[in-house]
Amino acid sequence: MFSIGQLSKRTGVKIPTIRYYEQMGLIDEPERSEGNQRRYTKDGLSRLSFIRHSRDLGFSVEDIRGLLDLSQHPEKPCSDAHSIAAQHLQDVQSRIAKLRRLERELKRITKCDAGNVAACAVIETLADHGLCETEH
Amino acid sequence: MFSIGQLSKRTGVKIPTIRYYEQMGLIDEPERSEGNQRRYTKDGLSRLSFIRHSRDLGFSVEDIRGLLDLSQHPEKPCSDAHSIAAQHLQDVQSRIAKLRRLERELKRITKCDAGNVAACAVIETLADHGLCETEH
DNA sequence: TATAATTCCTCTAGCCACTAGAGCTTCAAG
DNA sequence: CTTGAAGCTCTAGTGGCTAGAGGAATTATA
Repeated sequence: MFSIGQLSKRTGVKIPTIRYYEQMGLIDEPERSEGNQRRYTKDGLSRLSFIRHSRDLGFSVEDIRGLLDLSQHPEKPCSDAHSIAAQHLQDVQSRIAKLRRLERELKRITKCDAGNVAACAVIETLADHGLCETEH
Repeated sequence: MFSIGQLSKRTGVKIPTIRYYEQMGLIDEPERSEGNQRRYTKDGLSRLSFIRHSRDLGFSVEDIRGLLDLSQHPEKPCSDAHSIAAQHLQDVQSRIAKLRRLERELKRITKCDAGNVAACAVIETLADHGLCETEH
């Protein structure tokens, strides 16, 4: 049996976040001590680790809900899990693409070495979209 | 003089967002019509365009506050604007780096073509961080 | 000019995934 | 038995909007 603090240390999930996940229904309400403190089992630990790892990989809480549900039903088709992950991969890739466009534009405008704001490319570019090289 | 709707169309900023910016102090409170509706000038238009463009480039509202302030003081050193933009560029780059790590991991795990969840690499990997190739 | 359609107003609440803090209770070590 | 750490619940705040209610003003059409 682990206290919430021990669970937190073992999984790297902060205590208020654990309680938040419980509220959101991602983890079951654990048993309580006589004094009403949460007491977790190994099952609770591995479920929370799963969640932690999924969050690290950027899955949303809703996605995780689905993935957890799948993990409880080993006979279901793998394609369900696959499509959640593939969709997420697409999201990540489109975010990367967008950020790379930003990066290019920011690199360009930060090259400016004017003396004061009056001639500064940063300010000028922001004031006038027409000065941009690419769309964003 | 523009109504808020006209301003919205010309800048591409949604109406509630314009009112939100006003509340946040990014744009001045405009004059009002007799019937209490907002009436904007060309100055209001260009200030909002500046904000829109800065948001498109991913600057935070706080950054924009600083950039707007600089743009009103053309005699200030360009380096102030430069450092806001350079810091933002760094943020963007580190976000890209992080997303690329995610992308690699997600690509790897979505390659799985098992039949059911019991053998699915997606679920397996989420349950056990040890199966990951890289840190994240 | 009357009416209908559209736009605008303020205010409150919701989104995501937490995080912080107040004020209190319980637990574990010495 | 005391003390200090750790736990409890509850509320509110973060960023950057977005949605909706309920009403007033403006504009377009008949």
